[in-house]
Amino acid sequence: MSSSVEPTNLMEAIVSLAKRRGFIYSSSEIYGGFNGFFDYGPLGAELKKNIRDCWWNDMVRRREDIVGLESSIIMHPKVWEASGHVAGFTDPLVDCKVSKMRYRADQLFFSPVIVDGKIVGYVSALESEKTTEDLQSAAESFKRKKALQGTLTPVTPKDFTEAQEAEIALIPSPATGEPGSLTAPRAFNMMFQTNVGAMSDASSVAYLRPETAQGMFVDFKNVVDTTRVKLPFGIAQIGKSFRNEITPRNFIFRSREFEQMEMEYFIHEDADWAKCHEEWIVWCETWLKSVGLPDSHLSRYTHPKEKLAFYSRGTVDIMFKYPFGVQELWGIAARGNYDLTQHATASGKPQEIFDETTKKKFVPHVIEPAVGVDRILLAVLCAAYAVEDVPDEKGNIEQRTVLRLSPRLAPFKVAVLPLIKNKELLVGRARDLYTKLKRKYAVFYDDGGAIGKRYRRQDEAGTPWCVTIDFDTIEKPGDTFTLRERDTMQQRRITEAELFALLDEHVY
RNA sequence: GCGGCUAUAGUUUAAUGGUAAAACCUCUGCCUUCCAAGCAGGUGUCGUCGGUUCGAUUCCGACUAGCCGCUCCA
Repeated sequence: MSSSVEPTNLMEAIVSLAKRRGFIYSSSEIYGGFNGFFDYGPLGAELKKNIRDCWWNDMVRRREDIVGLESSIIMHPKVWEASGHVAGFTDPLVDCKVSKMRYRADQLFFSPVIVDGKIVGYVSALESEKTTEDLQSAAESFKRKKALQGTLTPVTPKDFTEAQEAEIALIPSPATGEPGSLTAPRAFNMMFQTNVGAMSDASSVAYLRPETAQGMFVDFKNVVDTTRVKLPFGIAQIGKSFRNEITPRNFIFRSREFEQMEMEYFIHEDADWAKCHEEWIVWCETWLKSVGLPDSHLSRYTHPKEKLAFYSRGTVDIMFKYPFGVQELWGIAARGNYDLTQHATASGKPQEIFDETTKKKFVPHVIEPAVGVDRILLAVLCAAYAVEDVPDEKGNIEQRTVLRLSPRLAPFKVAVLPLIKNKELLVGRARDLYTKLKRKYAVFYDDGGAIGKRYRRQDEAGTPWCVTIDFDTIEKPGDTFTLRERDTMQQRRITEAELFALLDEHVY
């Protein structure tokens, strides 16, 4: 039924629809746009709000063990020193001037080639399961090529961030195999800086938060002391974060200003963190399916142990199959007690909980599910977008573009349409119904053009239902309307009470 | 940031060294008894800045933005 669309064309079609129907515009468009920033139009704002509301309701309001928080975007600069972002939120990058390839310095390995105890040259290799073997065989062929005699010392892999200045000129580029083309690693901190107060000097530097998580850690004691929470419990937050990405890419997938939904779930230091971690992964997967992402597009990626940050015990990403590839959607990290410990040390304020049974104090450990609102929104749009071949009354095939958004997320839940607009009674009843529905739901009223055109317009906006006030409504007993379903295009008659019941069931 | 390609109406695309065209969308009016009907109208600083030229949307350069790759991640 759905016609197959090429991935890049599919992405272009979605971007085009998003613009045309008022979901997403590029930021500052009249000034030529601004790379990495986007605006959400009337429909996009509704869709995004619905994603936030669904998450907040399911994560906070419908649970007994999680409370909400809204911390400030600009926090004390010491927060980011303690969290490690000032020193560590960087990507050391190395360029090969000849091949124009770019490498992350910590993923590029090298070793001196030592023959009879003397360094005779260098070899390099990219990170893989067999980096050491690659380096070893490179060293052996190096020795062979130079026709050197003597004993080859086994290679000692070091990553490029450890390379001495003198060594950099001697290390061959993995692309060319020749030395002399690699640059020294350049650090690039992804935090946006600003100045607070009237003076703009070093003492006034502050950062736009690169993640919302630190707000939960910094306010941990406040929440514990003021809200009677007991372990295990979580603190959740939705808010904007900012990262000065080198290359924003793939529409809203990677942007410089984005919105996160994060939750820090604090558990006893002796609790079974692995079990808790798995439970949260399952929770997140279930949630994604509940907002309409198909199982077939979801997968898991478990970060290999050796690539984990030193404080992390395990990280699993829930991946989504976007048109441009399988990419990260939701990261669920077991962070141990690293963050609270860091803030306790940096602030001098203990971040501990008292265990009534053991009579001992301890720093709780944490499981962190972190997801981007914009990424969910993009995934939802991609999953919902479909172009169908539909026969018209003469049997000719024409195309119908439809967004199969879940009723929970759809910007408008229902459109109210008088069958024709030059009959006072139809319009009057339609306006009356519209006014009633509007008190509780996002509803759209449309009386322009032929009825079929209005149905299709709503299909593109993702509205799950249309109700049409027709002549049966005003002439026959029962006060019923035509209910037209977006996905099946089927129609049935429905009363006002039944319509409210239908919405109440599907929109929550 | 580096390399390649690109930029014309809200969208998708034409044409042209002499101030631009179509379809769809949108808006107004008429009409319309269930799947993008019809009729009549309305809506456009060729991404920005500079250069060549009598004259640039067209040729050249820079900038900005987009796509693809390197890279990154919520």
